[in-house]
Amino acid sequence: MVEAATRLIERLARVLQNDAHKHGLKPAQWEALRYLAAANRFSRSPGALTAWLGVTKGTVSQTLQALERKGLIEKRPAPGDRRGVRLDLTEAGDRLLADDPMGDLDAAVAGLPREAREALGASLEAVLKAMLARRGGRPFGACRSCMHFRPNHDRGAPHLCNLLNEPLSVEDGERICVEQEAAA
Amino acid sequence: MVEAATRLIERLARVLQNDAHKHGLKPAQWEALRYLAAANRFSRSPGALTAWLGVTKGTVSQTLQALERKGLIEKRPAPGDRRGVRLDLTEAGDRLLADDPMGDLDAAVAGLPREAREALGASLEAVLKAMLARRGGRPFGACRSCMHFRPNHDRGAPHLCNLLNEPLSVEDGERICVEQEAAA
DNA sequence: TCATTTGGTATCGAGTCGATACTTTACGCC
DNA sequence: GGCGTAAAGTATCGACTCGATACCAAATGA
Repeated sequence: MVEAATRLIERLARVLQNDAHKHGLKPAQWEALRYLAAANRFSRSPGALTAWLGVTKGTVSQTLQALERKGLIEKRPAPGDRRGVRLDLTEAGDRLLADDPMGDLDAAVAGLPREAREALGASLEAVLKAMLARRGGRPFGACRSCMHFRPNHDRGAPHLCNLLNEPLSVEDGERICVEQEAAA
Repeated sequence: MVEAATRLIERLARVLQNDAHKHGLKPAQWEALRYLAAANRFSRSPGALTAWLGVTKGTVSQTLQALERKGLIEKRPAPGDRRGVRLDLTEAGDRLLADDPMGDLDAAVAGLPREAREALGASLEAVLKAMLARRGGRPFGACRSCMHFRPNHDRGAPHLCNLLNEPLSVEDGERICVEQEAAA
């Protein structure tokens, strides 16, 4: 037999994918847009997006071309590596995200009582971690919760990334990072 | 700000979709296969699958053609309606389902403590119900929990469907039904 | 009986996705 | 410095999804 929760997750995933056709975008395009809005500057690259989505880089390249054609993102050379590309949302991309179809899910989740919401988060985190471990995917947590994060570093910038040796703003600390490695 | 659980569901959905490329099938094909394995005989039609997946009937028609080409399902005329098609898994389809990539999710869910698992199910059910209500999707519950379900009817068959006036086996009662309408 | 609804299929265009091949740049090691 | 290899992206192919539209045949019903 199959766990009831398993079936529910499966069905919910399908419903979500159906909703993700708003405004003429595809599910994968919405996911890319959301990622770019939430990732820090070291992680707004095709490569990082590839790892986040878990698809091949060829696929990501095409999705990014589609988003660029629609004027929702911009590509520019990455500072410090002439092979790389730095991705940024345009104004239009930012505006479109206000109508993210995922907002409906968020509203539904917000409708749960507080303890249920917290328990849901904890259980989902455990399940996701197990799934990622099984396949060797990166966790992609917030910069702030990373072992390379040095808070209150106080040398011109609030914080510091000890891996890349880069200054971090307070806002940076909240963003998603490809390099994130859970603190001990 | 966005609920933590919302981000987790979003990510989990993506991971699941990535896993669903096993054995050369596509995510949609696995979903169709699973549905056909779990649906009762009144619900194993292209139309019911269309409602379940929430896509257009043209899309479903193509997915079913792909599954038929691969020898995983069979189409036969529906009894009682010469327009309709009755879908059934073949032996090969049944065997393939034993290696359902969704099994990994189920294992992860099964790894949770019992209360967490139950709380997870309850919360997800509430969220899913809210999402379906917003868009007018069918609930698709188990036959047994339907307002048309008449248990222990004892006229040659264990139970009865009062809507279609059809006898139901014990096993039928556990299966998914398109017509399901939650009991009062 | 005849219009309408219902169950499915056919076809088109845009996009996803894995696979493979390719280009350019970076990097490690003598 | 030079060379081989790794890494970041792009290009292209084929199978498939998906919405949209058009279509056909059987059921329904006024």
